[in-house]
Amino acid sequence: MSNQAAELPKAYRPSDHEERVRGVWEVAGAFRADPGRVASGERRPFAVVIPPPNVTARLHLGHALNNTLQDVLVRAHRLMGFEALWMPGTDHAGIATQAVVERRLWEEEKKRRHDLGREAFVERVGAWKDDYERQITDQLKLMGCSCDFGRQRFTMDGVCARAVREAFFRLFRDGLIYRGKRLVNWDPALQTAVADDECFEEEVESKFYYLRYPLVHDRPGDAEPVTWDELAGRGFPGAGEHPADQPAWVTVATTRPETYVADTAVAVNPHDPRAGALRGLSVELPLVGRVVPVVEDSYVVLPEALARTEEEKNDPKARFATGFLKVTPAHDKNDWEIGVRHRLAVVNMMSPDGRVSDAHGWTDVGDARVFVGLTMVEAREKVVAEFRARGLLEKVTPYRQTLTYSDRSKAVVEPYLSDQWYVRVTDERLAASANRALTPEQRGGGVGGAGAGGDGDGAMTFFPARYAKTFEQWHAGIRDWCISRQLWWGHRIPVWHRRVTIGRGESPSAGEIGAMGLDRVIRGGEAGGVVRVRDAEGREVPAAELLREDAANERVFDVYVCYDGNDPGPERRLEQECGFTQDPDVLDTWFSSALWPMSTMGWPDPARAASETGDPSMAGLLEAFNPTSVLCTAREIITLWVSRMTMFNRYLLGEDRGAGKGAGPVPFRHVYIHAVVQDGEGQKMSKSLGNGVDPIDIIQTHGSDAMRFTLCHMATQTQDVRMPVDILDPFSGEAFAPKMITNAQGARVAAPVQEHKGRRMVSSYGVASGEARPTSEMPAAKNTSSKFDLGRNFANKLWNASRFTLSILDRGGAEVGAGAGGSSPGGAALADRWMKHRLARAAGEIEAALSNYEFAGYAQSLYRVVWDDFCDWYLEAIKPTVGGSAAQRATLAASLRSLLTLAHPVMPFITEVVWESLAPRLAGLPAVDGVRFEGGRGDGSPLCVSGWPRFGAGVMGDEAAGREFDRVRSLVTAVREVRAQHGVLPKRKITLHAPDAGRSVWAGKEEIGVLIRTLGGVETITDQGPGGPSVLVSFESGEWRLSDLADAVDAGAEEARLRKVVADLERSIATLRGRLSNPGYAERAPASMVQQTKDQLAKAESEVDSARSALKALGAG
RNA sequence: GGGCGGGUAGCUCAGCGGCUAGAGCACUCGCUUUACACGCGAGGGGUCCAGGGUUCGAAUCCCUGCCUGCCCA
Repeated sequence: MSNQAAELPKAYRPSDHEERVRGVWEVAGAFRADPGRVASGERRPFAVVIPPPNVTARLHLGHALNNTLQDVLVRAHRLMGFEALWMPGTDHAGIATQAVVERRLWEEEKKRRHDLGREAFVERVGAWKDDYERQITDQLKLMGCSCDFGRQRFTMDGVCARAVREAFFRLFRDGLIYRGKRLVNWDPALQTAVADDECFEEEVESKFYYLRYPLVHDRPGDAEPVTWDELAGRGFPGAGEHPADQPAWVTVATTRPETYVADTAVAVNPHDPRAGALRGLSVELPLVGRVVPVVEDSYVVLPEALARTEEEKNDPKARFATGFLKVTPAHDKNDWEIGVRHRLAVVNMMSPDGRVSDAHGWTDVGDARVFVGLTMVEAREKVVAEFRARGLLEKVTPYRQTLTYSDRSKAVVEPYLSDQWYVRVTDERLAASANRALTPEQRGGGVGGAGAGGDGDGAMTFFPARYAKTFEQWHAGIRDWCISRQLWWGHRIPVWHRRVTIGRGESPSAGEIGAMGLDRVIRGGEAGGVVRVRDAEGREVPAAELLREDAANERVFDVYVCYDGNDPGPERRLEQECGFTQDPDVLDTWFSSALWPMSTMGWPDPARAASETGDPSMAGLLEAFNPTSVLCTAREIITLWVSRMTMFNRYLLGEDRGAGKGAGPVPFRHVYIHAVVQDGEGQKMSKSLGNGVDPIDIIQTHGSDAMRFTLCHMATQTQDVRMPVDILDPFSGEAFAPKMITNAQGARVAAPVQEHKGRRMVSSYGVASGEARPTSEMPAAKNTSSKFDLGRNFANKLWNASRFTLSILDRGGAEVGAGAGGSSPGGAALADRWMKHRLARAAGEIEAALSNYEFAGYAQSLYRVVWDDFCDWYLEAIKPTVGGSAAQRATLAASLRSLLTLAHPVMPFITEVVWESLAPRLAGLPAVDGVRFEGGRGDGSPLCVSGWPRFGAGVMGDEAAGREFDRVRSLVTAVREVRAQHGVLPKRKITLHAPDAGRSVWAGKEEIGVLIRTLGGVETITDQGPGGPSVLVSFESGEWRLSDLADAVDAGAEEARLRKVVADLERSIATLRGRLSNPGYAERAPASMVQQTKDQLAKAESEVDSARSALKALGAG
């Protein structure tokens, strides 16, 4: 391999190197984490589990950000000598993936999943998963992610599946998983319950229907109508206006009249003046004939006319309200709550496919049979018609209503009563345990957790800290977690069920229960199984009830059996011999994700996982790396995932490690919440808006390092990342800002057809919305963002600085004595001391930024030290001397190595490439005082494991070098200012006149003089006054002047320049004087502050004097 | 409805008690200065959302209002 710097091309071309560098890392096994080195105490662990991307689709820019930040942390810690584990993997994403595959199946084959059958369909989804898992892994590799790819897991693979079985079993055994009837969001199209986060809301034009319900006395066997006369007698306001002998009614307002058949009450606000008169009365539902009570509940909105406060009056519903609310507990969340409060009956009137049905918990159908079989929409019309026909429809008014839709099917979601499995997360050992995990400083309510410093209570910290509040409040108001999903793709719920009737000779008898093998389980003799029993009313009863032989009555039970899954035998027997069936549902995806920091490391049985995967090191993973170091994720994930991982880790590992259930280790010590990537309009990037940028496109055009650096640079603590999206012209390859329009939904999007340089193309929005079809003349254009130029330019800068450095190292040169190479105190050249000082400072800033998860701060510090310090000043400063000084070349090399290392976490490819050339050249150079690299894996290592720069106290504390070099920089800047203002060409040889003996001695010192001449483009520095025309250099006090700027000084330019200098100085003098003349300032401000102000004023006054006299000398002052 | 952010240069953002308020991009001027035009040097550009308060001193802390985004109900 030739490392001749001359052969490196002028510009950094990422595609020339990235693939090869990935190979270098792989061959070196650089990302392989060894739990043995942790167990032996050789290295400290640093572990991160990837938030597993969904196998639904390829990675987007949000993933790119998320994974870049993780990689920065992992690579930095690996460089620092930690045993770094980054656990990769993917998530099966139940509903999302199933929906994608179902849609494709329909589009391509016009088949539904039922046409294939469960097994064949799951196979299809599995094939999809294989495809996307591979693509995602490839993408991660292209991004340079240093995951331990050999350990890749999938939430449904064998290792993870065992964890799911074990977790479910333990929670079921401990009574923390139960079956409950609850209202769920029901998607009638997919016929499944969907989670809140799988829904979206939309406002639609709707109507309020006003239905009259006849008031009755609920007499056993008969309902006696209430007349208006009687109502008037009870003090019902306005009752007297109705015919006295006619039946009275109340009017309910509803947007869903079709559900009236499932009403089980009418509610009135207790503050409503009519409430008292209705107390004890009922209403009779027309057609159905059901008599339901009038109840009082303050949830009911008072009509506008009765509102007591402004707030009540302003309730948008007040305008539509009648004060009477039909209560349908089975079909409305709020009604469900009212039903719970008043112990109301629950009637379900809908079948799973969204039709009116009397087969799902509705027995008193009566004349309402006319509605059965209709869809909900048809039923609404029919109900309205029937009420109208009976004179019971008072009116209909238009109303804008918010409806909830299913994300996947776009169907209107129905609140639906259904049997579901729940995790009792409200248990103290789960939700409360999660909150106890918070570090005491981040806990609200003055509840200081003890035990900080350990792995359990108080061991978890959020960055930024404010998110701890989100976490804590979530658990304070948490509700039990519905974990069953009516899907085929996922972990099948490991519960076997059979309804048994016991007694009166029915089968099975208690003896037969014994024959099933369940008696031992029930009696606790078989540890691997648990039986739960519910009676006909759904109440849980002791399982031993099944074994009672002497039952006098026939008893019906639902029997649920769960095994730990270690032996499939008993389950098979239940199915094949005992008539049990496995629950058809699957678990919520988050159930398996919640186990991720455990399951990926082999829990519950690492040794078994090790033998099954053929990877012996798996046996030690869990012990070495859980708790992990940090979880990097986005805001909304706090409630969905962080919470659940915390609860499960603490509960399950708590049991294993003897700390107690719920008192176990936290899954991660730190939780870092990062920003969300938005488009230039502050909208979420989404497929349908066509405003997404594909990370792989950016890697192709700008390189992986450039993308990573840019994302890192944007990752600030408070702001979401706003990224204006440009369009990549497929003809010219140039990026341009698209013409934007507002679409029908009110989103700002790129116009479907774009024009650039006279050619037309289709934007991503055009393609996504179908509003424009790409053709060969008018092709589709990809999205990009000019933001990424920042990273590309920076990578190129680092590349060229490296090229230049390498060429200097190759040229070498004869020693040219002390001279500029080393004439300062301590023997080292000023520029070298300064550069090391800056490096030490930058390394300190970077370490601090990373330990606080301030990624933008890291990127900025890096950018400054590379570009400003190293390139603009150091490299320029040493040009004349470095050829003659091996010591300076050594410092140069050590500086570049430091920069490569500091940059490596965010720009792994380019730094590794340069390192290949730099490393062999280090051997022949002298040691550099105060700079060493620690934590590396020795000579010949790739950069990614070559150690981290550490600077000695002498370098860190070398403030003198900082001050002196800064003085040179000030003078040089002043000289350059004059040159620019006077249009002096770079090659023009100019002369700097130092003002007096003292300063000329400074500027005349060999080393300083070289710097000033080199950096300022000065030919000669002299303490002689100018013989010919000259101009003032504004530097400290005294007459620094420049001559030989031109054949004649441009008096006009000089006057303009000086006037500006004077004006600027006068402004600052006014500010400083004002501050000093404030009497409170001198008295109360710190003395050093006051002195600093005085010094600044003196300096400014001195400089303004020089400038004024120069103006006067020009004849203009 | 509850909670959490943000409003600083044309754009994207730093700064979060004291430098004459900064960076990158964009803009202006000059430059084939042999590492880099994905560059070098110089420059223009800001009543730091509005109003009140605390302070010797506020972009920065507190209060109120306006606008805007997100999370949870």
